[in-house]
Amino acid sequence: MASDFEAQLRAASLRVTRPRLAVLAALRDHPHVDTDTVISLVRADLPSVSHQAVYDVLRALTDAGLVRRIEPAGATARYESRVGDNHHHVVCRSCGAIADVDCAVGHTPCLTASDDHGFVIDEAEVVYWGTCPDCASRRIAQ
Amino acid sequence: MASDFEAQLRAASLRVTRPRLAVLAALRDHPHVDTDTVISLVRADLPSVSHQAVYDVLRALTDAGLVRRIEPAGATARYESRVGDNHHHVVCRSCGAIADVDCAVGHTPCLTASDDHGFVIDEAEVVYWGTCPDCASRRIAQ
DNA sequence: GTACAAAACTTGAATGATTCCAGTTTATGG
DNA sequence: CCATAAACTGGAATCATTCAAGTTTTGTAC
Repeated sequence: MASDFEAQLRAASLRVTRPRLAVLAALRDHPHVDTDTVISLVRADLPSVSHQAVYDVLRALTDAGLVRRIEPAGATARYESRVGDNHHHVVCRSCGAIADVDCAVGHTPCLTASDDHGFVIDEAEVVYWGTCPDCASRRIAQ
Repeated sequence: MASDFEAQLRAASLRVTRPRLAVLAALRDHPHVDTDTVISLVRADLPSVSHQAVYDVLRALTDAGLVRRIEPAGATARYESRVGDNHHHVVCRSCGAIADVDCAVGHTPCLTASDDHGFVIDEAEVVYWGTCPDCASRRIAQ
């Protein structure tokens, strides 16, 4: 487990530090968390980690491709450790909950735009907006 | 022109004010602009408009469905007056330029997620990420 | 094993888009 | 034309994120 994270970091030629291992563990256990939650989770193990360290770690891991940053409109940045499989997200408009959605049409299908305006496209990001089961039933019950 | 905007506002039961007409005109002439640019454009006509007025107007127009707010990850909010046709956007990673992309597969096609996790989905937003022609050629020329 | 240089981390201040608030002006229905 | 609710002004506050300077730690080379 922990050594797995160590291997991941070394493979990306990143130094192995306790804050980085703690962030990776936090993201494994809690998908789609925002920076503030990551800070809290990390501090459960390492109480004296600075917020700046977490910001630095998240940036380093994102740049290295070990985690993915997602940023639904109107929300703060969130992170997940599921990477490299071009999956998408459903976001609840009322509570902000996020769930993963596999690409329906196959592998990187959406990469085909009807008219790319000369842009060289390297990624298609899909966000499905709606209401999560919890919020939907809460609305009916009221 | 101007009276067209007036009709739009009245149809949405919004009061017709100069700041609102100016914002609508700015968005007609400049698609995909951020709030700060809207403020500058509006002040070209009405020098004494407060930034808060523009924020309020953009919110009112967005809520009324007269303009659409887009917020690519890592960028500030942008607005466009092309609404109601479920189109998408290509965003340049290096300069932030945005272009419109019609939905390739027909009308609201993307609304079908492979597994919706019980969410009631009402919109699928697609962002194509890449490099715009200008930035691409600049990179080659260097 | 020790030492060194680069990379990470700590602390604390700064930034910038956006929102909040109290008071004033303006648009619209009667 | 009047009254009232909606809009707007000016200015302060918020909050995620970044910047900056100094200290600690990691990995490596001797």
